[in-house]
Amino acid sequence: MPTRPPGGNILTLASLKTACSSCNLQDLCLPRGMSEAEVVELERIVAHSRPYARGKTVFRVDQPFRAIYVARSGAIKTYILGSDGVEQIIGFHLPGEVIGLDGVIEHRHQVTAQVLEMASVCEVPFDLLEHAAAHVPALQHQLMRLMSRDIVGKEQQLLALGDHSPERRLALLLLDMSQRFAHRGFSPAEFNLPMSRQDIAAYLRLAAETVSRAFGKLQRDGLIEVDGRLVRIADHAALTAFAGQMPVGGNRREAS
Amino acid sequence: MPTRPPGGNILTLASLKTACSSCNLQDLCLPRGMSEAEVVELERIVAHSRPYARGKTVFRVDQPFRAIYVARSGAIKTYILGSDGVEQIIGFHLPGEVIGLDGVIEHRHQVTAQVLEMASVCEVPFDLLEHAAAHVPALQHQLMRLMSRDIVGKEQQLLALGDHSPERRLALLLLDMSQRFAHRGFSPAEFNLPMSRQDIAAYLRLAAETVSRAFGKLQRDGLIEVDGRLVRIADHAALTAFAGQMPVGGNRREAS
DNA sequence: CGGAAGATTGAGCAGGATCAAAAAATGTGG
DNA sequence: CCACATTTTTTGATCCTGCTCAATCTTCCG
Repeated sequence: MPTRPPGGNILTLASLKTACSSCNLQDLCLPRGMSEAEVVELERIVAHSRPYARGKTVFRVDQPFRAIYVARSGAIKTYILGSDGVEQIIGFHLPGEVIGLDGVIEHRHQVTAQVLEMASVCEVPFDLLEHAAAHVPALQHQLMRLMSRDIVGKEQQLLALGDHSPERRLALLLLDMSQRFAHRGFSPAEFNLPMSRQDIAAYLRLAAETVSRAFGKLQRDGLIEVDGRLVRIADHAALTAFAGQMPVGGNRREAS
Repeated sequence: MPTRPPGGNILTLASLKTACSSCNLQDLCLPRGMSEAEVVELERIVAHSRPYARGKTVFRVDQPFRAIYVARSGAIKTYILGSDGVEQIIGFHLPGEVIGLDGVIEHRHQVTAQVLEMASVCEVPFDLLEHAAAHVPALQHQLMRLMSRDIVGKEQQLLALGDHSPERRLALLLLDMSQRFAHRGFSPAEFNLPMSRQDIAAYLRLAAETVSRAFGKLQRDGLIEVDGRLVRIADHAALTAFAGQMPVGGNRREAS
């Protein structure tokens, strides 16, 4: 876990000016496909915040929408309170992932974004971004790709919730995290989950007890090994098969 | 399966040329905010298909993504098959609503779009649309709004699935349909559902029997009146309250 | 070291799924 | 236009899974 240095702000203003052009998340984030000159132009409208501590909120539901945010490090969750006051988690967000795109339509944030693990974020004012996109085709295109990815992610989540069975839902989440860690250069086989069991429960729409039991079941079956938030995927192929989808590279056809 | 009329296309090319500029769905659809000249430019890239019969598919999951589609009349459902082979409905789409935006990221359709009620659709090749958007700011903006709306819709659906209770889920669906019919100039109090009970079940992730019972419950409580697919919302305020959200105009604050 | 929050484990219950059958709606051909 | 076949919807009975309540154990922080 991140132990905070006692001296207040960790980064100086100078070091905050981490440029997009030197960011290792370029291919996941907005600059993808842009020329170096265009990235420099993008940098001018991106603000880098100092790190947010665990539990801090980046923005809250119903607040006016002015900017989108990209996690640069750490992890963030987005949630809405259900009518019963229970937190319903919409998504977990890792570095390079854009959050807040749902605010465009109503000019208001539709979710609350809260930090799970000490996170630094980039803030991109949306009006400036749109203006820039209007004369940088690569940026316009990437923005649409990111929104499309957001839609697909939520469709997958809807699919996972329909396919009930707590173990299967958990398996899908773990495989999703595994893949996302892999895309960021981390091990897909062993990683630390950034969220608590209760967060997982709120995400999978299950009781926390059920999530705990589901972890137990997957471990007992030799699919994973768990130690607190540390997860090791013991048998990736078996876990994938269990989750109900073919292994990577497999086909998923259906009758015409 | 769809029986094609023996005489070839129903509509002549001339009648197919229903222009965006004379379409009464303008404010919901792509042209919103565009000048008349810009709409004319948009029209050039929009193709109007002849009506699709009930049961026909507009596009299928995994097919290459080339265009987005807008329902002009009728109703369409989008779905994915779950790992157990059960149809999981992602959305119901009324005239003016854009479908297929989830295909941008992978260049492949992520869902199958099937016609519920005889529908005519506009087909908009996405590469041409993107190109047009690059020099028509209003179009670029509207495209982002539509994608954002898509995201918000799915977030609402995720929220509804978390807030279980079959009756509440059904109430939320009925209120959603009511509002969407109202936006299109139809009565928000009385309307014909375009989908079957099984479709509703697949959308709400419930068994068809449970949906049937939920209709019975809402009717017995005097919130709605049902006759087959015809639904009358007898007590809108009470139904809204029951669904767990404040009546229209109410506040939805929470502690800071 | 101690308090509080988080996680696990167990026991009992309830709500929605499933199975089964009847009733109603839809469509088809004579 | 009606009779029949098929599908859809409704209703009833039973079962099972995940929720709830409760207690213990662990981890995290001051």
